[in-house]
Amino acid sequence: MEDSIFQLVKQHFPQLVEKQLQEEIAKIGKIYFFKADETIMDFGQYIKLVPLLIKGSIRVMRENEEGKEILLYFLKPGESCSMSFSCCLTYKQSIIRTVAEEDTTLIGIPIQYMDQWMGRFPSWKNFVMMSYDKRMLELVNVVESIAFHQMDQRLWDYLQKKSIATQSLLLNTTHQEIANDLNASREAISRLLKQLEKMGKIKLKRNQIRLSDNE
DNA sequence: ACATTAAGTGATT
DNA sequence: AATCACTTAATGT
Repeated sequence: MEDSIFQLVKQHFPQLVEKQLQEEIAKIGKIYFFKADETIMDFGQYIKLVPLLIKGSIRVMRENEEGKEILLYFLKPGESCSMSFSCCLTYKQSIIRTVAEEDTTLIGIPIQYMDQWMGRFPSWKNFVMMSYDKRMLELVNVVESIAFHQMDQRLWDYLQKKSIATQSLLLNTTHQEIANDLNASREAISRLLKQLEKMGKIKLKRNQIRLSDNE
């Protein structure tokens, strides 16, 4: 078990170079499996683990006062959750919900190790900083997208992101789900999807959207 | 065959 | 672009 975690870390997180760090992750970390659509972390929960994603993908979302959710971004293998870093520094409750997009595997590290590892392992510190940086950029893009882009662009972005996150050109989803993620109405999504289909960018079936392989 | 759920349409604001 | 009020199509029992 320890051995396999050790291998997984080397494989998916090659930037964590210190041998000792790899060993500690293998010793301390535990592997967790989540089924598709399983909630990993919900609003208000206290974060006790930092996840290192090995397989699958995770959707990170935010809920507003009326209970409407909006998708912020996807997490993919080789990534971690920046929100968990900040939450564990301050011991705050989670302000986001994370749900497994598909069957997902991750290594969970108890948060009490974050601090000491930051000091002891430069590559860990770097990893955390890089994660922050990446997510910050991502979120700026999300804000821009919501503030300035029209729905058709947001929808196209969404399809691309989802395709990348799931490593597949075939998306199993409904128009309603997409509408929820983008905080739009189902009818609007249906209409825009059909435009995209007319342009030859996608192919629609019930519960399925197939992206064309060309750009 | 029937019921349920996803998707399409047109009108209204 | 949202909402409503349908209609039509696909699928499960």
